[in-house]
Amino acid sequence: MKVATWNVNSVRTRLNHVVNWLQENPVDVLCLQETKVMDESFPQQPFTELGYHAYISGQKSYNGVALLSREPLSEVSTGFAPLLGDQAIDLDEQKRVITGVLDGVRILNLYVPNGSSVGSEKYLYKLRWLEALRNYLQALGASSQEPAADSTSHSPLPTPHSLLVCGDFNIALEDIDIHDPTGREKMVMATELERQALRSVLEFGLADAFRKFTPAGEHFSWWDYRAAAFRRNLGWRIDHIYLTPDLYTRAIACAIDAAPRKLEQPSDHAPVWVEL
DNA sequence: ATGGCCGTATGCTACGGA
Repeated sequence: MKVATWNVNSVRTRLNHVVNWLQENPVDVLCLQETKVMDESFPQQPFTELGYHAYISGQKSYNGVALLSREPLSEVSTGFAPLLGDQAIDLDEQKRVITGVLDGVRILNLYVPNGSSVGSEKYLYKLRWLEALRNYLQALGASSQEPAADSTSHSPLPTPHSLLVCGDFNIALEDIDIHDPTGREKMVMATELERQALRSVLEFGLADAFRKFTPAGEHFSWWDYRAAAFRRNLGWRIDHIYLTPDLYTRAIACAIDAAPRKLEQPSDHAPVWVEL
């Protein structure tokens, strides 16, 4: 199974890039972020013609996530509310969460808030959103079936299993995920509070698929449009794919495809894919 | 250099992004 994640920065503006990429990279599931389009205006047909089912959760102008899948997904839901109820109902006004199940693997596609600037209202919103994500994963683990008991292992913890969590996290978890981490304590996407919030989410038993294969730095998934950042490789690795232990063991490859970033009018993010 | 560049809205400027 091959799954990819890509912040496309408007699915309508990037439609040809996404269609062409899918033709060259016929992944089983493509997780999109920042679709920036209401559901009734989502360009379904080009993906249907490619053989993909589209599951979408969008809004006007901002945010928006989608799952494109070759096979139908089961148990599709959007937002935190299906598991958290009223606790996080206001966080669902921004469309940032969609999930579905394929071949026993739950795929959770996230667009984590950017946070604007350190200490701002949006920064606090980001931290609160990550706390809700932690609660969401806890609820997901508690509601999932325990694996069949055998003589060699027994897990009393409500750890979610066969879970793939991917998307634009808007957080560089390690200094090597930033081209220049100097002064990172003051930079949104790199502060200790954001990293702690993400680590707290990962404590449920999620590991970075990319780092299984690539321990070195200088590999990025986002480059600022300004200052010729891509040409100079002044990037950040903020688009991640996290796996529960069973899937982490299964993973045979994970990479960032920088090719679409070189095209005319590109998204500022590159797709990241994993093969299980 | 507290900016640069890009997409959206019913636009001629503001905002959100990261």
